[in-house]
Amino acid sequence: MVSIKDVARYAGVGLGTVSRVLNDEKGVSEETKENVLNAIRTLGYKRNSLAVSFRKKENKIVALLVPVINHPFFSKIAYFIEDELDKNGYSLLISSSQSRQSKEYAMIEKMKKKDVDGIIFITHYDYRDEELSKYPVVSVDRHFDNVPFVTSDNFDSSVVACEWLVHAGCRKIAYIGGKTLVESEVMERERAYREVMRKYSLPEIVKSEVIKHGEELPLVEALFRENPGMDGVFVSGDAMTNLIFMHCEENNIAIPKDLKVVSYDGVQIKTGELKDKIAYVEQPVEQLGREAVRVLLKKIRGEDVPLKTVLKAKFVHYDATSAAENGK
Amino acid sequence: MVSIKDVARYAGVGLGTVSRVLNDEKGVSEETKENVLNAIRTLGYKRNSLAVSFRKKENKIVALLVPVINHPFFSKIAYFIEDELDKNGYSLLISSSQSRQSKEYAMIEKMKKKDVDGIIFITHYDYRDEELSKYPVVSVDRHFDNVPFVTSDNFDSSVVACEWLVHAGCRKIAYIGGKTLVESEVMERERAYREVMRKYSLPEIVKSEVIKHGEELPLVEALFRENPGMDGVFVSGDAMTNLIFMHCEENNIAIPKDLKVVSYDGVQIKTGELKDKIAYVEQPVEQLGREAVRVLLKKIRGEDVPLKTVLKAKFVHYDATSAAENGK
DNA sequence: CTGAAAGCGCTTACAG
DNA sequence: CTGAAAGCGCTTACAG
Repeated sequence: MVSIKDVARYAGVGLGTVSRVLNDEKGVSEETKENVLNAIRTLGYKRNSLAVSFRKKENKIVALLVPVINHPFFSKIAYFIEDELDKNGYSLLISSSQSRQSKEYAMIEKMKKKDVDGIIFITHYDYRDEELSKYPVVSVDRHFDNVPFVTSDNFDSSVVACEWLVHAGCRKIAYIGGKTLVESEVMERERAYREVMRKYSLPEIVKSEVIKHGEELPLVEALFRENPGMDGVFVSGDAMTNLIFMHCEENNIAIPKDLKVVSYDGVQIKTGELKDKIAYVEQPVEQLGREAVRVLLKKIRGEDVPLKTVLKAKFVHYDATSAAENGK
Repeated sequence: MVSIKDVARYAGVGLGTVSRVLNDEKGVSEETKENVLNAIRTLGYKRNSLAVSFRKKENKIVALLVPVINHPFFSKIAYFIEDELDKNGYSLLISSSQSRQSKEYAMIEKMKKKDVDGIIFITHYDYRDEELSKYPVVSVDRHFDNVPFVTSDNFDSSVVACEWLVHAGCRKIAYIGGKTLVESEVMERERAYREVMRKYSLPEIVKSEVIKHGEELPLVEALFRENPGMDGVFVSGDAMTNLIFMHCEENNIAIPKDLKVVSYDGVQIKTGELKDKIAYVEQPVEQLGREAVRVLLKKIRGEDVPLKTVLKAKFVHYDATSAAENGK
């Protein structure tokens, strides 16, 4: 393999000069630069990035920590995160931590050792680590340990969604969603739900537990079993929404006639066949992903970043008035 | 940061000895080993993997190249690939190449430069590269350039699926699926379809074009527009199947009464609400992923690997007899 | 079984 | 603007 040494010899310059050209540093005369570039070309020199990483203590790799990559929201945001990183010369390492909790901790160790330059968390990370915020980490939709995070306006959007259910004529509205172990922006959805129910003096029916992705079914079944006559439901997450669709099909519950559904996510829903029959809060997934990357890269460069970045979500719904009529 | 040097000094041994202990090489007396281990512990030494990668020219990173990660089949197989790699001490880099074709080529360059130790392809890779098979690469469901690949038995399973449609009473059966640019095992599905149609003297209706993921809709619409009276369809890929469901809903085509659907993939279908109304070939996704990793790691270690690894797919269907009755 | 030394391919002060 | 040299933290023959 041809190294920087060979290039220097061929061009008749010092090692440092070649390095400077390679790194596009200023302070190299146009002439020698051309000379070096020419040597690089004729010799077919390829920079050894392993050596560069070693010296610079940076890998140009960012890790994404999700519970499971095999999930519509996570894989979609992963797509945009990777794209944004790629544009900035970084690669994306993905780790699904649900299979083994220790993977989160292991990844943090890797970051501290500079094996990865930074981490984007979309997990229920639960290790207390006061100094974590000093490292290049950013979190999506959850906040912990003073780590900067980006999120959609969970509370406000949820209020809109729940009010819509009320105006559509629902009187027995439930909330269902997975619970996170740490303070999470996702919990704002439940808080908004409760607030709206209280405002309209409607009963608060909450089905919310700490569960793993892929294990939502029992919760959904319990919801229906325990709440006959339920006419509206605010669902946190598409995975659960799809299970609700299944349940309704099997039990001849007509959507939206018997039950009105509002889903928070709208990632998978869009291509589903019930698209005109449910309403949903659509997360700005692409923006969330790209913004998370931007914040992280800033932190990697040592720049200041805001603790909280909030992006607007969009409420998508069918005609509430006719829905109310149908519902009666 | 405490280095191997500090450990050596503290333990009163040479650098090489510490290195040998770290790498668990034999030829170190139990006594000095304990001594070194103790020094490592008290000094809190952490191995600098960037330095190790640099010296050994291996990164313990494998790249996965998919068209888009945001797709049920790809993200599911990615999950298992990551899990299997993790078990073997490797991390997973994911790159969605559909956003920019050059990303595939760039990743191959990275592999050749040892930035990643190997690549798993699940793409329509189309760069001719005769010597690619000399590198640690493996492909899933596509074969090219003598690169080893793992796949499910596309042809046999598709024959079973198509015959089932015939026995269920369908007489105007179509095939629809994306076309790949290179020889792909996926194309075997179409070949099997054609063979079965010929066997039963049924018309061959094929809707197959080179399209991007996410752009399947026009193809689906054309299929229905051009083939009124179609009573059966063999679909390659769940993304398209879901679009067919949508179309049927919107146009009041009852599944399976008016149209019988068999989908090849069965990844997303399982949780859908039509689960008892369509049949599908279920790919052994987990095994495909894990096997791809095993083959790749063997190649990385320089061992011989088979060019082709075939795994059995499963045909899942409802009662074809009653289906035939309903269909008439 | 173990130590001293060379070297991997870069970057980075330091002089000039 | 540019070169010579030191050094990053390891691994790997080479001696012994």
